[in-house]
Amino acid sequence: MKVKSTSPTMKDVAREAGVALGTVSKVFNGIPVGESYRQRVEEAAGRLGYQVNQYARGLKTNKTYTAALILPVVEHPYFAVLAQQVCMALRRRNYRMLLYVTGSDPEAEQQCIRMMEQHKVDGIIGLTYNPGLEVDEALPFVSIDRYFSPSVPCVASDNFGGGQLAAEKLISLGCRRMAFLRIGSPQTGEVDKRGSGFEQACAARDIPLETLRLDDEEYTIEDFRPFLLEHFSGGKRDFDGIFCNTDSLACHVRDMLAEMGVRVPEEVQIIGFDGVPDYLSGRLPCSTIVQPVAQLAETSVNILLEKDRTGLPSLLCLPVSYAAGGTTREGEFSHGE
Amino acid sequence: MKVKSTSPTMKDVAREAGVALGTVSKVFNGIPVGESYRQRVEEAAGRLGYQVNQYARGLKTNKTYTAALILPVVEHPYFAVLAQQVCMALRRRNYRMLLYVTGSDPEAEQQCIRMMEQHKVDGIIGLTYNPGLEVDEALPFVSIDRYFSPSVPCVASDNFGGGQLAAEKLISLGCRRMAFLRIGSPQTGEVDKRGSGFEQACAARDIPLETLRLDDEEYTIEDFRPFLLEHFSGGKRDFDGIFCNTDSLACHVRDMLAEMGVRVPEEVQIIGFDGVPDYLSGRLPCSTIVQPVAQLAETSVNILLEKDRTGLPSLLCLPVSYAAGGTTREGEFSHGE
DNA sequence: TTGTAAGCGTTATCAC
DNA sequence: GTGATAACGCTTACAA
Repeated sequence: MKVKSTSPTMKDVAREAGVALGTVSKVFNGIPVGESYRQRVEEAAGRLGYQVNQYARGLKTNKTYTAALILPVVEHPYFAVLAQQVCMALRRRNYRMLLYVTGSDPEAEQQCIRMMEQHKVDGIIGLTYNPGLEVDEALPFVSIDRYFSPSVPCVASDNFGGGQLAAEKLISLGCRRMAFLRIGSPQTGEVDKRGSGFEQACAARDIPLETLRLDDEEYTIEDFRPFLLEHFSGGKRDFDGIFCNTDSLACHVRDMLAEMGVRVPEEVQIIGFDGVPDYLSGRLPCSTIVQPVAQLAETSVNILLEKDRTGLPSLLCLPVSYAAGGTTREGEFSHGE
Repeated sequence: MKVKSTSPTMKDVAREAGVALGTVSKVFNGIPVGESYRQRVEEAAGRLGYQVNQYARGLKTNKTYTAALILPVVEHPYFAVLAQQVCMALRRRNYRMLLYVTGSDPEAEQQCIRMMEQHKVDGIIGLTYNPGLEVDEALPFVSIDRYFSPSVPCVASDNFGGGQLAAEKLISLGCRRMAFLRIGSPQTGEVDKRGSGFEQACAARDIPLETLRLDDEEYTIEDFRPFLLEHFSGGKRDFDGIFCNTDSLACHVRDMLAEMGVRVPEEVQIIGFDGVPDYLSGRLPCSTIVQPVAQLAETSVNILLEKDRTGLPSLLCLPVSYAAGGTTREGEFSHGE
């Protein structure tokens, strides 16, 4: 005779309460049932320490109340806060979050998706780089920062607007000779619009602009050094305003310039993109266009969980804002020129 | 007549392949089966795009290949890298990770556990603060940084040793008047041993030591300011070595001292604890005792997934190391005194 | 209203 | 080696 070491089931509760199995189920699903029955069931359940087996329930209902979040990495502050916000947004809707970290590996991304399909998650929020990602049409998917096709909703920051905003800011801070620096995935995504917006705004104001775009598969941040040397060595100051496509790049550029004896923000002002404050100090790493991460998360979750999946937007851009963080000359313009 | 919009099942594959249901199951479980059968099954599965329903499988096998990670927050760099490392360690073992962020709320923590139990995760790794946390004895649980009882394994950094190491470092760097600053949960946990280790080492070397411990429920980092003012105002330099229980605190102390005109590391050297480099710059925020986060994660996962749960350690401490990060005077000792 | 029974997609135990 | 068949814990018609 085996001792039943497994947790109590509805059957146990039914026996303990002296009612039918179906009645127990009804109690736990809020389906009306005689008050005396309800009492007995609840008491029995309490006595046994019964908890619904969501796993079994899911098998029947085809709902697991679980969503997956696929991220290239979670150590990066932007992704860390994104993960946390998504987690919280999901929990508000009574969902659990399965987190996957792919290292931007297209193979891993696809594998992930397969696993999620097998685990019957109710939906996937993905920040992925695999251009040919295959995902079951029936499984709700929302993409962050990468547009796939009209049928898969993409939510992103207003990257284009952010680029424009950066240009306007730099211009209003007195910059007249611009550079745009970009490093990132060779895969072109929503985030590339940052550069487009910046270019557009510079062109509109007749501001000269030089641009350098590097793929992070071939190059590292160090590879910007020759460019900077070319334009800043020997007292040269070819640019007085630089827009970088991420805060990370902005910080490194600032440091490289400092090494070369260029003073930031006195001689050159720099704006980055992301706007996630350093968690330890609470300070922004640099002047920046800040992404509305919480809204990004909330919106993604809303779209993911939307029941009516017919009229979903194919691209939804959320407004960004500007924040000074030490690499621009706020309030000192008058000293400047 | 309803169209079957749901994904294909084993039954479908069996029909398509013209074999029995059991045979299909065997193929997908690597149980020997006639070669011709295997072929037909695999072809049929491919044709139908069949994928195992892990959810149904779990119901039967009582294994979900899912583990939960419970964290107070994931925005903090230390937790972010911990989450990522756990995620990766889990994946190496073919497990998925359910992430929960509790905001250190004891209520939320307990709720989490309940949900995880209902979702039939195979185990939980928890970094929690609720002292009376209840978790099903049958569900593997490993605690990080908090000791519960001999029956629940706790993995942590060697906090005591780290405290000692900090003291030794500061002493060897010339410090002779120490302070220990600590802010954190009123709940005492493994991390409090950092202070004990530091105290022990100072006492052993007859180094005078002053201590200030603040609960983060009542106080903020700002509340260290009066203490610092008392000891550093008006040219006073009561301490020349400060150990802080986190890097975050160390950074803030450094900044507050700077505001007061105290030069770090020239006049005062500071060591923190955690050692997670800033992701954007790759630099350590300060000189620090670095926790072996990857090993912490790997070890936790190993213990969690250990089949033989009889001889598990009740506390497992992993070695820490020291790393200079700008708030100490490495290699300049000779100039110092 | 309450109880009964047929699945949900698997796995596992048997006879064949 | 293969193929019915009975679970796993739950939901949900449907019958009582």
